[in-house]
Amino acid sequence: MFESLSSAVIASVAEPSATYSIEPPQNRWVEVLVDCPGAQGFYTYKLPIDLQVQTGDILSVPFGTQQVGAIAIRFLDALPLDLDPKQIREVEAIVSAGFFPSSYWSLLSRVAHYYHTSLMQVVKVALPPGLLTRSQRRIRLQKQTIPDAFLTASAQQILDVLRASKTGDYSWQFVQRQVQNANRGLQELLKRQLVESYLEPPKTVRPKAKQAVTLVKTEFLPDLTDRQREILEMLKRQGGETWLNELLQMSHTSSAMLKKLESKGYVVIQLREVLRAEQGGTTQADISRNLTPEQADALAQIRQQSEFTQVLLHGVTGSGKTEVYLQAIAPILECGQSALVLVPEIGLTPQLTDRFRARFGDRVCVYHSALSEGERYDTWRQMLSGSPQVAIGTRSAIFAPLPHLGLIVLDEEHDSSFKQDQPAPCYHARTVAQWRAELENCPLILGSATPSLESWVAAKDEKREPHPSLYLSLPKRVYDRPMPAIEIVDMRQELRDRNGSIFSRSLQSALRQLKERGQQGLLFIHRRGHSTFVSCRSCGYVMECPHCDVSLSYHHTHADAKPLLRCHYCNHAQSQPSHCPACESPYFKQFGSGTQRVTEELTRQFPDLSVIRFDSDTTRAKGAHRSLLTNFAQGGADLLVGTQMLTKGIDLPQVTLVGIIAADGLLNLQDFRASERAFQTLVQVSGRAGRGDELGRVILQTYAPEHPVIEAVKRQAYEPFVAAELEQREALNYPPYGRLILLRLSGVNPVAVQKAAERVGEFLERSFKALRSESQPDCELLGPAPASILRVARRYRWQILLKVPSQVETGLIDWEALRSHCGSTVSLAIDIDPMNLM
DNA sequence: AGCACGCCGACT
DNA sequence: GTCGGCGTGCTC
Repeated sequence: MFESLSSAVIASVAEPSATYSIEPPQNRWVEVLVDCPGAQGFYTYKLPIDLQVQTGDILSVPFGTQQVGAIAIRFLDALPLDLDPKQIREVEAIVSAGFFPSSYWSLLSRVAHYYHTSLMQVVKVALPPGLLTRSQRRIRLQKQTIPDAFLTASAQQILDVLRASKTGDYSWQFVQRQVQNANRGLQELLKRQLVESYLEPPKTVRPKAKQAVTLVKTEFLPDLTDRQREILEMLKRQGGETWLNELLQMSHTSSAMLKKLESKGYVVIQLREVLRAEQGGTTQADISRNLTPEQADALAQIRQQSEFTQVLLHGVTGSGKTEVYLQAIAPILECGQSALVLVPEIGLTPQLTDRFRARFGDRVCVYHSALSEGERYDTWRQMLSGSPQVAIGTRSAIFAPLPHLGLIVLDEEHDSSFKQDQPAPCYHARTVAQWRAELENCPLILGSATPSLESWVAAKDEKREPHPSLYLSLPKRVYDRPMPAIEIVDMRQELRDRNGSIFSRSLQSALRQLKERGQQGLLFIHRRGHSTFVSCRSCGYVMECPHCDVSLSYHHTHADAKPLLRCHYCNHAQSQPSHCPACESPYFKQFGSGTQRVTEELTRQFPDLSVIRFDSDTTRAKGAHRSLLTNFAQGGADLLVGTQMLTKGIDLPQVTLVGIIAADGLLNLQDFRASERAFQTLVQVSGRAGRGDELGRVILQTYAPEHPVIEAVKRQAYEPFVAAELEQREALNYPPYGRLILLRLSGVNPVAVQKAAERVGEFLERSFKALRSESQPDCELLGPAPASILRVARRYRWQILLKVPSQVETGLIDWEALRSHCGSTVSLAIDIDPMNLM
């Protein structure tokens, strides 16, 4: 049974520090976890005498025909009886030693168990990429000039492919994609010795080393030439030490010259490890700011916590949550511990990282998936070092290997990007953070202006077991700044009054005033997928993605670039035809109000206003977020026009006006969390206004002003909104009262996927019946149903939603048996506590 | 993931 | 009869 298997795994790895420190001199075998899908459980390997392996080390082992990554779990004194000694192979090499802090295994096992994935998959999201590597089969041309004898078509094609490259060397995987029936052709070529096939050993990420030159003799004796003396003086001015390549460049000399100086005993040249860490912009040092009474009170309560407590810091936009984090972290560092800060998307929050760097200097490291492999590797090692530091990162940074954690902060905890929904494990960083804080026995701060209902309920539950929770509120902005006034504009009325523009009269006049008063504004547009489709005005034909059941979105980055149609689901791109493919009509244009259309409309109606577009098109390049924001902050434009990105972490005091073009797209999504999300987004965007000395103003345009979400946003009334929302959730057994599990099935064959979904559905009905007879509370099955977008990237998708009362032990369901109902052509993703039901 | 093995349909 | 498709199962 699955349950017993997974608990065995947990039991075997849950004793971390004990096994970690034990030297294994007499243990001659090691059990490892192998990085190979479908290879569950442990595999036993012989340890070479000269290899000092410790548990937790990352290894390279032979597995089948290849070399794969593996992790040493435990040592054995004797071989299990059921293993034939002849089968046992030797560990090839240690790839990396000591990469896991001691408390780690229990955390990873808990994640694997809760999210129903293998431990190896969890290890892979936790570790920096590139450490678990496998060998690669490659083929290359033999150098001989025998003319080709008769060859089959596939063999000939392989030769052609290889000869087309300079090196005559390709990965076998690549060749297989290029040539039909490649296997047969390869056999033929190997037999005739026209090509050879070899395994390339795994290449792993290593510390980067660089030559450094160090001055070791400060007294310059007469045995030096003038030129040599000059170079030494230069080195001295650099503080007696610099990189070899920099010194060469500075002094226009050769490495032979430096070798000479080394032989004379003046300098030492040695390899030194360099950190490929991302460097922040130059920032001025920052000191603690004065706190409002509310901030001071919250800080005092946080500082009292020395053990695991879940703290909800509910502070309105502009109430100074970041300052509370900073001052909560400072004493943690002072006593030699580290802190972990999670943010939704690091690219969007350069301001936050800058502020941390300004306060804590180089004790801050940033970890997220946009870093290169090398940067992630180095940052990981730096975190492992154990020196007190602050790690700031996105979702996966919850696995940052900080050994002495004193505090975890999740900023904007309501944000859905903390939930991973693509590859397993579909974990929520907030949930993992709770476990981690519990294991490290340190406080966890969840910060938000619009807390998720989950965190709200947890914080308000004073009897929460087994650990206390704490609710802290910052109801006012800093410096007594008022909350912005929110004006709701009924766009139906605008139309009745003959205003056909996308800007209401109110917004128009506000935009006009902007320039006069020398202030800045934000325009928020909710745009996702279909709102910028391209269609024919004669016959109504809509351009759709050839691989997915969605319309293509229109993208136009620069005025001189060719417009592009792109699929937001599979990233397929194509150029826009000039005529309708269905009826040849030339009236074939884009529809909807994307950022771009709004920008165009702005320049038409307000030629004086300068605009910066801030969306996925204009921020694609590395560092584009930062440069666009900096430009705007320095007054480079009057208006920033953008999508969701505007809601996150933008703190610009000059912004007085926030315009929300159409809130309606947010309100009408088919998801039980639609209202919660719409409320959060609208409150967050509104909160960008009036963060400086000038009063802020928000103009919210909608076609449904009477919608409860709009009403709640207008009154900035979080609590009544949440109370009403919770009532509905409770009645329907939705989170935070009941748990959800989403099963997503997909495959290339639509019939196979549907059949599999039906089989899984029937299996679950039977399982639920069995649970009921064990007097467990009732579970509910919704579906199977086709996903709202049936086809994505040529795969058909069906889904099944399970509503499970929180007391039900989901381990009682046989998930492995469930998986077996899918067959080999249909893949199944188990999403525990899904955030995205589409 | 690869790579065997083994079982069926379309050909010399 | 064999060649060549790809479903199934194993790798310490």
